[in-house]
Amino acid sequence: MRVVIARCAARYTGRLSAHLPLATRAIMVKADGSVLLHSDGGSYKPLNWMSPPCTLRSSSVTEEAAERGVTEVWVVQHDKTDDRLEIELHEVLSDTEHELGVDPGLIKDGVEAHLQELLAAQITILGDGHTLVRREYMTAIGPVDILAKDGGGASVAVEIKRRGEIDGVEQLTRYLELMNRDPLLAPVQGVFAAQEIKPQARVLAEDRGIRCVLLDYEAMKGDIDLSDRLF
Amino acid sequence: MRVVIARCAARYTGRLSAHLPLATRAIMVKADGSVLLHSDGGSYKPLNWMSPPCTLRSSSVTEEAAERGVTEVWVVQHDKTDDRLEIELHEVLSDTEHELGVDPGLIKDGVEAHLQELLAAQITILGDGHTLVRREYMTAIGPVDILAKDGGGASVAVEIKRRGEIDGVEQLTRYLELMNRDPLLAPVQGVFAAQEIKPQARVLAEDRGIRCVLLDYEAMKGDIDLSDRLF
DNA sequence: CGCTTTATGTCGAAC
DNA sequence: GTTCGACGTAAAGCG
Repeated sequence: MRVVIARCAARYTGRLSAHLPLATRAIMVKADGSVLLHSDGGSYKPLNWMSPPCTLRSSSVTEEAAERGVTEVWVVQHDKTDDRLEIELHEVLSDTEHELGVDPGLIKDGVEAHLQELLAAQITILGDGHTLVRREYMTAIGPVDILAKDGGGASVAVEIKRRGEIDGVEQLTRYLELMNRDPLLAPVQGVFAAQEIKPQARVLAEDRGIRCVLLDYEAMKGDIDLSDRLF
Repeated sequence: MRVVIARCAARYTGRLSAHLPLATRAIMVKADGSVLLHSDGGSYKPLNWMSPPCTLRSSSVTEEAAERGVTEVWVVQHDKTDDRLEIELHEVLSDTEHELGVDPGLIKDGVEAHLQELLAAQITILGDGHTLVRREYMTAIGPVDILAKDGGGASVAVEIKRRGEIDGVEQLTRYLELMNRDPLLAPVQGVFAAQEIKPQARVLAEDRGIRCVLLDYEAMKGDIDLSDRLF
């Protein structure tokens, strides 16, 4: 990875045309040739960039550009599309390069999938007598996270989120509406299960007769680890 | 902006829990306190990050951590949520800081809105005798980019894209279907206008009786500049 | 300030 | 390879 701190201007053409006026920025050139132009604020999104696969070439500085103070021109051309990023370097304040090697990448621990797995394995969290029918129960509009039956044999549809917000309740509502039209399933009780449920989401869910269940991820994981150890 | 190249591991908790195993990475600390952890590949998105407003604190290294080779621990805590990023530094290979100043930011030239503006101002690009009815003509399912009338007074609905692909044709098709049910508008002719039209999109559009018009952005802009100069 | 729509979205998984 | 939906979506526009 090469990191250049420089006064620079840039121009991008591709899905849109845009330009960056002259200012001091951090330019990151990754091993795969991709380029990121960062300012000293804002979000994780660069001001301008080129995604791989792409090729960086140093282009000649025209006389006109040299007069404007340009010392170097980089052209980053995407290999498959006509996206192109041109960077005019006016003054390089720092230019360093480091060997980083391959990154093992981010490992997500608490995703919905894992919560689903844990809840499926401990379905009685929903209440005594509950039994799992199946995970990812398919409906015409998508899969319901968990389909279960309560102690009395009635269907229970569970929507799982890490953070329970209104859109999760809406999603479950759509599933319930559809499933309750199926005489083999109806009546279907809705359960909104999450590690954290926003007050607005809770109000909406309960207003619609959907039960809210808070999931304790650490406790659930601990129980599984414990049962693993017992077997 | 501070750029640190270091062997490090990280852990994020917030909307999800995730961790990064030990590896060499580039750590960017921006003036507003936000932190980006970049690997030497992938896209502009960091492996892990903390968005502003947030605060970076150096935390004490526990004895246990020191034994694992940790020399420094950074805790980046979001100021408004419970999002938190912890970075364990094992070996700092480089640590530099530069004053970048405020960035003027990216200026976009060729967005769809601008194309719409230009086409509205030069509506005869669609053909002699065409007149503009209005931009952003509202329908029940959303706004049509441009509604015009042709030389014979028949309605023309225009969908504008920078790059014309199939989903744009689908979008226009939905509008046309709806508008053709309105006796005050029908019959409505569809025009798919874009700087670039993908072959598949062109075939689909023409199969549905939708006319394709290529827009020359530079020429359109030039004409406006020219007319500006004349007035 | 909260809500909606857009994005050079990116990313991963199913088909 | 393409399409689809989720995302720590983020960011801009608007009432």
